[in-house]
Amino acid sequence: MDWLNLPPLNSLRAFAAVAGAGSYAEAADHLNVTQAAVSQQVKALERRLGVALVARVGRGIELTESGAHLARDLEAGFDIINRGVARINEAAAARPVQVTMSPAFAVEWLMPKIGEFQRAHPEITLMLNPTSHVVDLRPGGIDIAIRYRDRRRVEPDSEAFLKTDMVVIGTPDLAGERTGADLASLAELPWLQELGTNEAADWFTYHGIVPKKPLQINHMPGNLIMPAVRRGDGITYTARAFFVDDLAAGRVVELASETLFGFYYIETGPGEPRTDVMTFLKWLRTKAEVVTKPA
Amino acid sequence: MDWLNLPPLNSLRAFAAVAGAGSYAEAADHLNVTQAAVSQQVKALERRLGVALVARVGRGIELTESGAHLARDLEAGFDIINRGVARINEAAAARPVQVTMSPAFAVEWLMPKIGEFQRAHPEITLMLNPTSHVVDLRPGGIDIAIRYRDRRRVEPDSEAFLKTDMVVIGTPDLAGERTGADLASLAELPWLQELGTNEAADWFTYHGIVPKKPLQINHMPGNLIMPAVRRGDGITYTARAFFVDDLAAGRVVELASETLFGFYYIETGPGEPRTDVMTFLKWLRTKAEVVTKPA
DNA sequence: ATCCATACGATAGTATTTCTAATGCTTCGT
DNA sequence: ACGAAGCATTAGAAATACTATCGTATGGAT
Repeated sequence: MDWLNLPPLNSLRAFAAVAGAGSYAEAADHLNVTQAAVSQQVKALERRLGVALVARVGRGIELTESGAHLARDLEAGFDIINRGVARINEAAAARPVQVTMSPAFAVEWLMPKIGEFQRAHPEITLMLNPTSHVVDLRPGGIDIAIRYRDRRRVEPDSEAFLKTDMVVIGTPDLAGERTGADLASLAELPWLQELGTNEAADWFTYHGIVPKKPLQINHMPGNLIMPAVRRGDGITYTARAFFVDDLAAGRVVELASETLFGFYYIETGPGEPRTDVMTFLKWLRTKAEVVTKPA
Repeated sequence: MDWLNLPPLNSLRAFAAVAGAGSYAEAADHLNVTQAAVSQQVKALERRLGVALVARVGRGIELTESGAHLARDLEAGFDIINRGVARINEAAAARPVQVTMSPAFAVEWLMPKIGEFQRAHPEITLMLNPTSHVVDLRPGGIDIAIRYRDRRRVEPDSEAFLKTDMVVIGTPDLAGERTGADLASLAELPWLQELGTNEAADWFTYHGIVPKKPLQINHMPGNLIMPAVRRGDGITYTARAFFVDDLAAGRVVELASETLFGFYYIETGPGEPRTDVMTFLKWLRTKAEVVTKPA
């Protein structure tokens, strides 16, 4: 615990690089800096130690005796440190790519497409974390979050990769002939809504409708809602993107629609993402789409 | 040689300190920085590695598994580096204090006083390098140079520790009754002068005297001049400080004098001098004096 | 011998990194 | 519930490192 008063570590590294390379110019190359920078670092180290480490000999350089000794120790030390860091990196590289998103998005949009990615990159393990919680993106934890925002709250510099109408849908059985513009009448139908959220009420409020009777809302875990809607258990408010096929086949009907109201975009943790994460991101972006009512 | 792409070394050190101390606050103490600085460094490292190293546990922290492993390696690595640096430092500390100065100054001024310093600091080895060459002050080489400047060339911010008249002196035998103002007549006496210099001629030039006959100059190594002057072999141009006693005793007489013309000052190499060097400098400054003609 | 290519040295200005100060948040003990 | 202890976050200041440029010394080629 007395290595706390070491000379500036960068100058030690610079000197070690010089010792290894045999010349300032080459060392500078390896360190991705200019020769002048290395020269200064070594000078600073010599000053700090009060000992000459490098001597000019003709056109090149040579280590002094002290310099040679120090270089040996530095090389050994940095090598050990490097091994430690390398181990961490290997472990990190093998770690699965962890993605969080809402349950609905996972089941209705991502899962149907994910097979393609896994076929293309069998070496990458994906771990999906479908939850409506907003999870922190920390190092060693979740790598990517796919977040929803409606267009009222879109942040100017965030690039959405899925823009979609938001719709209220239900089976034709349940909806009857309500497909028209009478939004208020939707308050009479049973709603399905994710536990702990309040989408239905918000939706009415947004449209300036005050239901005459209390809404009839069935709360359930997010992953159960979509099947329940298809079964005709109720109606819900969701992204058109999740029901394109069902709508086309007439299995569900659209009771209301807000054009390009929903934005899904990608958030990554701080810093440069790992290679695997980048690969997944790239793939994800190729799947970007805009979903709105067919002509 | 692949430890060149290590993460920022300072953040590695910060993390290692945290691992060793068990808390950010204490680590910060040891590193002589604020807790915030350490926190930032560790965060940066986690970001860089893409791995969580430290976890908050209640009010304190705990290392993750990765963190613990890395900490072990870092400690080992830094320890080796530290040992290397420590060896250099020990060697440097034991190195003698090396001082360069002119031969005349060494023999006439410093040597008579040096015993006192060595009695006071027997643990410090002094190495004097009396030469009229201007030696470079590099780390690992000369620590201190005592340089002469005449008052025409004194640098404004350099602090002289010895200011002295410059005089032309010789034995009474040799000089006869020439003590007066007739400087031109000094050209008839034999001069003693350091090899490779041109003091005598310069002196006449400075005083605007053009000798009628060529000067009679005897070149010799610097250390031999003063004894030769005392022996009556010739006259020379030198600092009054070197002959205060001889003048007082009448063993030599002053043939000409320039009041406070000579300045000796100290020059040290770049950077903070070593402890031993500082000790010597301090002592040297206590010997500072101004030497001029007694009233 | 002179010129040229190579490599290090010095320095001023700029860019980057690191640190501090101030403040906020969470947890735990009383 | 309150206050103390300890980590997190931020903007701005300070310190450090780097680049660009020029200068100097050396050794080989014409």
